Amino acid sequence: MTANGIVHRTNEEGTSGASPVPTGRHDPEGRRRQIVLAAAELIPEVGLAKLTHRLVAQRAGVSLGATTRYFASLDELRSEALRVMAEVLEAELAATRALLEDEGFTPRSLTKDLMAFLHDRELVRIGIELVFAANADPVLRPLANLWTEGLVELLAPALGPVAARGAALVMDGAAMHASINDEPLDEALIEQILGTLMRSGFPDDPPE
Amino acid sequence: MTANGIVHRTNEEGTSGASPVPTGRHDPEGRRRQIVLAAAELIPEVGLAKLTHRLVAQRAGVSLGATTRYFASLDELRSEALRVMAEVLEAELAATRALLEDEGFTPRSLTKDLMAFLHDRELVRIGIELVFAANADPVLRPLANLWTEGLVELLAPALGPVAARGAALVMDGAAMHASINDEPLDEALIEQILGTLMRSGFPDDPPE
DNA sequence: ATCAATACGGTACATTTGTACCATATTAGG
DNA sequence: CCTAATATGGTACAAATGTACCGTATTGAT
Repeated sequence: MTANGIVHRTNEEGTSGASPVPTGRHDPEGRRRQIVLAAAELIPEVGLAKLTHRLVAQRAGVSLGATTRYFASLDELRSEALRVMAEVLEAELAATRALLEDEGFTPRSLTKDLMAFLHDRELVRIGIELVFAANADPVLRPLANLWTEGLVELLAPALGPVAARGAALVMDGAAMHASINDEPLDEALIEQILGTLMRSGFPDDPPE
Repeated sequence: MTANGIVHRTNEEGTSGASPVPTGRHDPEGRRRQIVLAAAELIPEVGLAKLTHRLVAQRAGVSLGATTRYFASLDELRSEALRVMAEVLEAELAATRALLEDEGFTPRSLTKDLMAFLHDRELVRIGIELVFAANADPVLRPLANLWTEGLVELLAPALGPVAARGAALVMDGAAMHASINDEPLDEALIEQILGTLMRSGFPDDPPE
């Protein structure tokens, strides 16, 4: 579910449409964004370690110089790309919220949503690469924490803080597993685990 | 608990004692191992991306040439270092097994052991870096899976497959969290979560 | 239409890094 | 004690990469 993939733009002169700059040339803002999007698309593919100016330039369809003028350093370009990636996860989180509010906070609905997430290689890689980045640079920790903490906040009102954290941890673990295995964990298995956590009545868990 | 830290050797001429080669020179086997250990010590510190021949040579107290002669490529050196790191985790797993068999498979004992793990920055980093490596190179996937799968195998006989997998996922998630936060999650919280999973009687879970 | 301002593309350079090499030091055997 | 074999350490080189620069093309204003 949820059409993702950062952006999916053509390689030639992306900004088409009714923008103030028609041809695509001389559009600093759009060009900068174009480069960031290329980087955000590339990181889940090749990993943070192999992200270079030249690779980004090639993917974005711009010259090497363009990738250096708009960003003080490669670190800055990386950071902005990671921010875009985090936004993708936040959008996914919003979709999850909508689905749960529609279908209810049941093990079935949560599992179904998680499985869709786990089957999307790019989304899983986005989450993992964010954790990598946060390990290499503590400044990026908030970005990496967005997904998990957002999940806890989403689930806590319905499940209570303990079950919410437990479910979030399980989902994180399942994502990590999916990132280093060809197939995600079995759906029925995950549903049983999440079901156990969600149905538990913790002493300090608010009933609703 | 468990004195870890890869090896903790001095920088000057590590191999002391009653080995066949007293001074430390002309000892290819020991020298090779010395280099691998330095790399295994370095990876959790600086991350896989910043591991270079020169950095390893400096830490091991050997020349640059030594790091290239004993390993066909940097990849090979990295792989062997990762294998050592995986062995450290396996040793930790064995310690966990011993503790659980002694104290029983209770939420309390499992949580206590997990908290000790989470408070050990190096151990946590080892686990995370192994996952990084497996993401970059599928050949290394088995190494990264050792910890989680070993945990499942350890817990399954006592808890059944579902609870075992659930607990392992929670522990993985907690490790990921610890790697990008100053403090691990609250101990009481984790114990409640693990307790819920461990006390659940799943329909298909063997009673013992 | 002309021109100043600015974005652009390609090149160049310094640094880092993986890898190969060679002279020297050290060891073991005769 | 002498010598051949081998380990060692420092150097050298090629490729990759981050970054700076410069001439050119494009744009909007006059």
